[in-house]
Parts: sequence; structure tokens; C-alpha cells
Amino acid sequence: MSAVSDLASHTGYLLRMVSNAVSQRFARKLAGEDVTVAEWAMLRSLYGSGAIAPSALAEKMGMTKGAISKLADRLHEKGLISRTGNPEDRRGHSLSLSTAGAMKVPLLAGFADDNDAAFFAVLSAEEHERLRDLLRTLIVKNGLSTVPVD
Amino acid sequence: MSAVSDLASHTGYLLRMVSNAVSQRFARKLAGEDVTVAEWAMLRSLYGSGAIAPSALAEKMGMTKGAISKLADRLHEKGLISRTGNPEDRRGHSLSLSTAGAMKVPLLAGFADDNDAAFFAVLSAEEHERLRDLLRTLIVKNGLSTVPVD
DNA sequence: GATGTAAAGTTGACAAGGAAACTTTTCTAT
DNA sequence: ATAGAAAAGTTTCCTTGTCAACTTTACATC
Repeated sequence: MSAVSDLASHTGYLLRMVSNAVSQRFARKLAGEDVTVAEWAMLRSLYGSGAIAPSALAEKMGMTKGAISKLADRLHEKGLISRTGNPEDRRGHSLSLSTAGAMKVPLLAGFADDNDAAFFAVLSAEEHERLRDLLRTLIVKNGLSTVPVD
Repeated sequence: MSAVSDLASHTGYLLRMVSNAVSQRFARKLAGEDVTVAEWAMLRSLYGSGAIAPSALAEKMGMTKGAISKLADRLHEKGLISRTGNPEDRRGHSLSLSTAGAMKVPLLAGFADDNDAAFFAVLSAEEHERLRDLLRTLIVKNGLSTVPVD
């Protein structure tokens, strides 16, 4: 066998392809709600964490501070999150869901459930859970997120 | 249990997080070669397919025609692929690796191997293969690529 | 053979995220 | 006290990719 045939099995390549497809389909489902996939991810994280500093959120979500900053801007603009100054350290502040944001999460979570169900329906329940487990393992053991898994 | 606790297990969310991390690390490894992750993916696809029309490549790679068009521009600019006109149908043309491009693939494949090995080292060989299988299944059964799996 | 439709590519506008430079505020040593 | 280092966020620049509009060429049907 040639060195080339091994090209076929790069996991990163497969991962990128599947992830893109899932996000893309989800984006279409979210379009009517005026929320993007990235925005949903942040709302979702905030729902689980309560008030949190942008830097901590970046750690948790596996993104850079810069990306979080811009994302928070957009969500603040849309009135879905609020920013609260910290009197003890004026460098920072904290982010949390606004009332409107909190009300919207369950609806969006429903869309996410639907999307997951549709895309992963081709796997058995066991396979689906196995996939989640493997992904969680990769996240934890590669230090992609500070929180256990979320 | 609340409806909220289920937020924790959206597979699309985990997938996005892992995929971003893998691509990002790979991008850093490729930086010195003046090739991006997307460019590598295209070179890799061309290596396996021989001359192919942009639209067919889009199907195969799970990307839009527009993305392929721009990607091909960049790779052509870098001299890694060549464009060949089709006399029978002047709307289209075909893409293939240039000599320089073909020579570069094995080197890049080595980087990809290294990257895979480093990132997925936290899984056992069985787990890693299982993950690949699950991803291939998702690709095939969701019609993400025209080719069997590649 | 003219007209309408489909197909192949390209392009422009926009969203997304990383990297690095920069500002402001806080902490640490001396 | 004060200089220097570190930390928190923001902003700029750059790359990538989608979507939709558009151009060109081919095909079909009448």
C-alpha cells in the first residue's frame, strides 16, 4: 500500500466535515430567530453558568477573548445578555443572560434538540451516546474547556 | 430534572468545539508551509481524485461552489494546482494537482498524521477507530459527500 | 431556430474567529 | 512610593466560508 492511501483516514478531516454540516443545518433552523450558531453557543453557556467574566467564558467555550468580546457585543445589541460592572476590579465586568435571553433559551434548545435528532438519527442510541462520550473525553483530556464538560 | 439540564449534551455543540480545536492546532503546524487547513483539504481531495470539475469537488468536499472557487484561486496562485479548460463544454474546466502540488502532499500528509496522533493520543486505538467509524457513518448516511467516504 | 430553463463558475456582501497590538487597571517587588 | 509585570477587554487586520446575484454556455421544447 502506498503512503497515500492513508490519506483516507485523517480523523481531523472527517471531524471538520461533519461539524461543518451540523452547524450549517442548525444555522438554517435558527435563521428565523435572528440568532446565529455562535450566539446560541454563548447563550447556552451563560444559561449554565450564571454571571461570568468574559475571560472565564472564553476558557469555558474554548474561544479567544477577542471572539467572546465581539460575540458579547452582538448579543448585547440584540438585548439578549447584560453586562454588569465590577466595582472591585474596574478592568473587568461580568456577562449574564437578560430576561429576554433567558426566555429565549428553551426555545432555542428545542431547535438544537431537533437538529441533533435529525442529524444523528442515522446512529443508534448507543452509538450516539458513544460519540458524545468520545467527544467529551477529547475535550477534557486535551484541556479544551475548563469546566468538566458542560 | 429541569428542561435545562439537557442542554449539556448537544452533540453538535461538542462536535463544534472539538473540530475547531483540531483545525486550529493543525493550522499552526501548517503555518510554516504556507498552506492553510482548507488548502490542505483540497490538495488531499485532488490527490485522491485526479482531474475533477470544481462543482464535483464541492460535492465531494461538502462545500459550496463559491468556497471552492476561491480556494482554487489561492492554490492556483501558489502554483499547487492547475486548471484545464474543457473544449466540449466551455462553461466548465477541471482542477488537478500541479507537479509542485503533488510533491507537497506527502509532506503535508505527514503533518496531518502528526496532528492526528497528538490530538487523539488521549484515546485508545480502539476508541480512535470507533470515532472514525462513527464519523464516516454520519458522512455517508447523511449524504455529506458523494464519494463513499474518502 | 427561438425562447426558456438549467448548469458551471465567479463575485460581492456579510458573519465568524484567530493573532497580535493596545489601553486601562491591578498587583508585586523593591 | 514607584517601576515593572501581569491581567482584562477591546480593536484591527486577516483568512475563511456561506448566500445570493450574476454571467456565460449548453440543452430542451415548441
